[in-house]
Amino acid sequence: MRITITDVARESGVSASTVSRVVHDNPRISDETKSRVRETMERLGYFPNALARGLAKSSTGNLGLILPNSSENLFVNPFFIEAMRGIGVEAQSRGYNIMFSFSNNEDEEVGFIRNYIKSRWVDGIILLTSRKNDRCMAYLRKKEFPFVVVGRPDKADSTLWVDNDNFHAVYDVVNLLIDRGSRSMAFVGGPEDFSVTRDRLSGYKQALSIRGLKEDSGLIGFGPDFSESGGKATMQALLTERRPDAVVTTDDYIAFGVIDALLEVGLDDIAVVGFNNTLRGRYQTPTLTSVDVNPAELGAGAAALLIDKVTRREGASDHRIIDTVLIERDSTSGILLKSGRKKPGE
Amino acid sequence: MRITITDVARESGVSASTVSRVVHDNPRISDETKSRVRETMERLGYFPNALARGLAKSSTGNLGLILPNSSENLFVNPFFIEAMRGIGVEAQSRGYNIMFSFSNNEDEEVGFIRNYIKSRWVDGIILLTSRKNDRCMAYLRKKEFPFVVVGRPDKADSTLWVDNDNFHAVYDVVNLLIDRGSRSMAFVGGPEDFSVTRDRLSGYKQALSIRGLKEDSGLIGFGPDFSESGGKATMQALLTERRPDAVVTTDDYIAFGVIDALLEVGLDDIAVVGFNNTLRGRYQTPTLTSVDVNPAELGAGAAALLIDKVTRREGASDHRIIDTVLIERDSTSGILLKSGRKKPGE
DNA sequence: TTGTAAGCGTTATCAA
DNA sequence: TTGATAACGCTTACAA
Repeated sequence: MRITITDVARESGVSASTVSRVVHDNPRISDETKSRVRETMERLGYFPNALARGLAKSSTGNLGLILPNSSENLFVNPFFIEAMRGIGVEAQSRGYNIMFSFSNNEDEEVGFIRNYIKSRWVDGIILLTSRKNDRCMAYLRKKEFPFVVVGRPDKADSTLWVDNDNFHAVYDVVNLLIDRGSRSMAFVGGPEDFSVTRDRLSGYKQALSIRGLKEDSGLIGFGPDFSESGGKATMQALLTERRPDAVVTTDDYIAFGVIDALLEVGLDDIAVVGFNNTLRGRYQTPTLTSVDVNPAELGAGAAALLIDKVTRREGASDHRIIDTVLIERDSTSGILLKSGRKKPGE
Repeated sequence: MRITITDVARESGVSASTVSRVVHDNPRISDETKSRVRETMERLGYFPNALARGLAKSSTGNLGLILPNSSENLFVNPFFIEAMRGIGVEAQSRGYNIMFSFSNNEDEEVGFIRNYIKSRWVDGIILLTSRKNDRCMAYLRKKEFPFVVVGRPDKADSTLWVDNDNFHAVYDVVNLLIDRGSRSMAFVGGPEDFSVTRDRLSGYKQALSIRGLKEDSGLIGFGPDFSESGGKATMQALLTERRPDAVVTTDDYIAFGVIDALLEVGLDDIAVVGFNNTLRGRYQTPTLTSVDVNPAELGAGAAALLIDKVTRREGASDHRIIDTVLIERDSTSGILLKSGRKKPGE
């Protein structure tokens, strides 16, 4: 038989409400009673039933995690498991559970969200990608249900979000490449309607301008997605008109495609930079210089923000910026070599 | 205001219990009533409260997933995210939710399990690794709580499990290498007390014996873990006594270490085989031949078995074997080249 | 400082 | 075929 609050109450000669108050450490219960009740709880091995509690308080202590449509790329990318870990660890440390679901498309995502909300399983929802005109966000806003998104939303009013400073990350990369001798740098991004693409493009443009280099739209390209093939095609198109000495991309997979395109026309001394510090970038030849976006911190930040919100913490802020780290590897050593400097190690 | 079952009852002129029966499609409710109630539910946007339902039925429709102590290796390994996806998709398709937690050590794992069980959040638990004398399993058995483990448990009595046929997988690998000309094949495994290590070792021995090759304990080594450094050290020790022409390992990371050790002494034509088909193996040089253990299927199988169990399905079996796939790449082309055959592509 | 009692939204048992 | 009614286990006014 399971031990309920009533058992504890009877056994320690108080009412169920008193036991409930002891469990919540209500200050209006005498220390004497508290210790007596606690002793009984201990002895009986009492543990509150989360469902009953949730029903009574209409809040569960669970958060729902929506993983995006599983284009293969995503699961090959350590970003997601790392972000999940960050979310999980933060949630656990604050007594929250995480429920997750994998979806194949936006419809399914909305379906899961709907289900989470209406069945009352969760107190809040974490979205792991920020798209433009995201139907998930639209739905959540309509329902006025607490949620947080990883990636800056296009319409940020009162929306919780966590992101890197993408502008600055690229700004720094571009400056570094200029320091290393680049004079004709290309930018190959993912789809232009992702805020992450636009933010990174701004960093690129701003840095060029500050350093007195002319912006050249012929050196700027956007792929149809974040894939290798997309990156390759975009680079090939770009190469028909220009010969850059460096390429900044917005994703390692795009960078892999870019490198492919470069090698195919015999260009093996162009600096290339990716994003997300993928495992493949670490081991393929040449190893790829990449910006680590710190996915675990992004996840943890998202969970923290959302929990603050659903617990109505005072002074809870509405967003958080996570630092990036530039990891230099061989793919940016080409220019270095030409300018006579030492090739950096890993 | 939330719509409850009572609202629907009042609105359609029946009792709450009738509505409940309609929701569960109870055959003893007239079609006429059913359609009328359904219409009201639709109109009002009724959705059952999962907490209330769980409380009344004492079952939740949730499963708990325990991710093992996060030695870095694990998250670099696509195994886990793929297994999670398999679990998630299977669970979703059967109306179950998954809660997960990340733990740093066995104590924490047991703590999470305890919490899941006692708080009654979940109906069953999925363990993502099978260790010998696992305290999680011991605890779950003691509590008689439904669970399934990915990996064959050492004590299988009435325990649900899903695994590959590790014996056969290695048996096939060894046969292939012998066909390709190997006459002195080493085995480098992880810790010997993992059933996966022992099963794979048996496959190795059996295949050698069938093909008339002598088993040589000097060619067999076990690392302290599943890491690259462990694999390297083990191989180095082995190399002081023997010069194999092929090495079968039980993990890609072990294989990476083995290759390192081989290259350091100038051996670049030894065939090496790994397990888990990691991304790194696909892109490093040389690309690594590896056995894909099909983690998504392992996960899906685990979820299916557990759900069958908690729903008391008739004829539910207690284990499931998932096929492996051998993926040949460059690391097994050395012997091939020597024997004059064509080097296989990716 | 503590107890009583109503309520959270379902399901299940027993009657009708 | 349907309805009352009592659980399920906890929280929270409101009283005392």
